[in-house]
Amino acid sequence: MTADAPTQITEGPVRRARRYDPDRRQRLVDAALEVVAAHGVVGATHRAIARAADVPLGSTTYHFASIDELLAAAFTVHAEQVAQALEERMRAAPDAAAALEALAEHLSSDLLGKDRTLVLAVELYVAAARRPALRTVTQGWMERSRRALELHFDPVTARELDALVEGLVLHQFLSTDPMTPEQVRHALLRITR
Amino acid sequence: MTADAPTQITEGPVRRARRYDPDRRQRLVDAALEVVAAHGVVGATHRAIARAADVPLGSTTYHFASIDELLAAAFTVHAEQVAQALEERMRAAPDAAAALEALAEHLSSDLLGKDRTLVLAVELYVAAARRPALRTVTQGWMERSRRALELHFDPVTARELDALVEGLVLHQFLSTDPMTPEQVRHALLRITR
Amino acid sequence: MTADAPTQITEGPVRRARRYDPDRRQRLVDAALEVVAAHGVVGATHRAIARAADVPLGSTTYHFASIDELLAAAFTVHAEQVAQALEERMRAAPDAAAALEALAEHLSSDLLGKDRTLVLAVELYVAAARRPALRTVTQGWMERSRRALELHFDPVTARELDALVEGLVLHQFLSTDPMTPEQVRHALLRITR
Amino acid sequence: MTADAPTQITEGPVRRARRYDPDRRQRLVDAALEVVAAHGVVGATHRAIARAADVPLGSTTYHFASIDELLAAAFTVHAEQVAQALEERMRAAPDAAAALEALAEHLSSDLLGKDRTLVLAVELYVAAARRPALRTVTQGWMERSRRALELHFDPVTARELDALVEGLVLHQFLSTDPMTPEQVRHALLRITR
DNA sequence: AATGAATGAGTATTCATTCAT
DNA sequence: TATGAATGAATACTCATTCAT
Repeated sequence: MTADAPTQITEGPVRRARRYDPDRRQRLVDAALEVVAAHGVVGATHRAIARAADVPLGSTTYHFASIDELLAAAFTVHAEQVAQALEERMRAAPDAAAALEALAEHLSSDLLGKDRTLVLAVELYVAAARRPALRTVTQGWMERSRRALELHFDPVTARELDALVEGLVLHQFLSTDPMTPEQVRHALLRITR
Repeated sequence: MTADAPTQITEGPVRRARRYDPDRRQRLVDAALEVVAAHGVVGATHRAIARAADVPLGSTTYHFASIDELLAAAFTVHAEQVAQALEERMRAAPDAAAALEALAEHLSSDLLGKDRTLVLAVELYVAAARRPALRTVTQGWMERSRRALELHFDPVTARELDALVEGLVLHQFLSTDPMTPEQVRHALLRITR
Repeated sequence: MTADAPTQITEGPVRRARRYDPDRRQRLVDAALEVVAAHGVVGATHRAIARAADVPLGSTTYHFASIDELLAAAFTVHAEQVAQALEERMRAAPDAAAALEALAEHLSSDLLGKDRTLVLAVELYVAAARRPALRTVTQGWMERSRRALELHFDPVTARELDALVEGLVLHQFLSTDPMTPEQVRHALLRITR
Repeated sequence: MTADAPTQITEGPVRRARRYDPDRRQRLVDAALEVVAAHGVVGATHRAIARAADVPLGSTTYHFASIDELLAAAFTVHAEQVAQALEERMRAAPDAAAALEALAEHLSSDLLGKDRTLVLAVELYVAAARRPALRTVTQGWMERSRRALELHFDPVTARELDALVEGLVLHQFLSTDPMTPEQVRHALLRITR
């Protein structure tokens, strides 16, 4: 038995042993996303995130100077995953028509289809409204999405598609009667033709 | 009179005399909208609203059972004003082409043009995400907007326009490089033709 | 149409017409007891009582100078009803043996049997602990009960019976496994023999 | 250093330096009991307890998730002390007669004799009426007392004694004319013989 | 380097009582 | 006489952040 796994001799509060824990930072980021998805940015407190990451409270402020910094890190990870998914779809599309289909698929599968992703997107939109640290994230995401769309569409169209995508996300989120994938596809087609 | 019952000789903290104050309730609603526009829903606390309305703290909870009820009342007022503006524009339009122009004008002038309105719309979107009391408001608004658009467009188009409008609002809000009225008009035209 | 029954012409908050209402005071007292029985003394607020009595809020402070005064009036009514029930049972008993049976019956039927009465008794005990206005009530009740018991028992026994009765009430209230009427009777018998 | 970063030259409000303070939790429990004894459960607010323990307000909610949890912890400590005192007396008694005397002594010395203990007992009875978190404490206490009495008495008698004890405590508390130890002893004797 | 305790500012909400009408 | 609005003090609780260990 090594010192890393101390035995619990006397009773008392359980003392989690985690002396060597290299990717704790990453674990905090993941946990933050989970908490935001479940309880919104307002529910993303140090305590809640620490609990979700199974990490001591002090650890959150040790690795991130402020809660905004932690949220920015978390949303950056999320935005990059989504942006990358879109980029891959765009790169794989042989022409504009295929790209349009790929975008519809991206929306339906990556954004709207998964509650988690949908919620995270909207939470990010909202939070960015008031937190400068998050504006950087939304702007980077927007920029990257636009670049990906410009692989197949002219800048004006790319921008309009991007706005429509955001609108559809919001719509899906707020509506009691969400659009079907086919309706989503139809809306996108209209913009491009 | 003994020392035990001190007389109030010098004036103390300012004592606002305002026992009779009809339409204080309305003033609270207005103040709530101002506070939300300025500091977001997260900044819309009882204290901030009471200060903005120049009423004592207890007055806010006297007139509204909870902060959500107050916010719902405030957003309802706002949503009704915007919805009514759209309805009037739609009713005044002689045909679909004119309606489209009127919608573009609505977006540019009523929604995107005024910072306050833009901010309030986005704050409402966001807040509704987590507060059931506000979902009613967004749904009512969405419904009413769609009905107005259906005066000139078929339901599918009306819905797509509505989603695009929401996307454009969000886009405008988050973007560093907002669309011009002409660009907005162009996007709307594409959906309908 | 007389002025006493105003018609509701314009819409607005419902305006209950109750200009002539002689026993409103009594209604408040009854309502206070109901509220205490249902929500405890801590739940007996002006608002709650006014609502239960279907009387305007201001009416509670108009008829009673303070909430303690209202509670005292209410508990007095209650205590007098219970004390009178005991007196009647004692007066009807021909001898000590019958009195004992009557006391057991009083306990089981009047005090322990009805949730409402049991709760009110305990709430009164508790509230009297800290509110001088209510001490008068408990002391009067205790005194009167003792006098009634002394119709058949010597003062020492009367007092012991009274204490046991209080203990049994409390016991019944706190216990998960309350005594049966037979067990109650057995306990009382022991004191007297 | 510029005027923008003002130095703190004069001392301001007293700044208690007590960052390291083990057994603060215990101190809070003790303080809670003192406050309850002095001002009742209704007076046992976070503020009052924090003041009594000489700790900042936030400390109370750091150590106890709710006021009920704090009260439960405090009453548990108290109940265990009293129950243990009774157990010791019962274990030390050679026979039932001696046990009876020991119980009388317990009542007169431990329960009724000390104002603090008497008040705490009654406050607990009362508070348990409405707070589930405290029911556990009263039930545990009741159970333990009964077990102790059953060392010398049959279950029926033990229960009756227990009820009488509670009644005597309440009686003592509410009465203007409390029983003497001799009277208490007399009442207990009657139950057992 | 890591952490649990500490804390002060703030939050929504309650409520007895006052008072203009 | 009666009342609904008004209000200030208080309550339980939250939480980002600091800091002694």
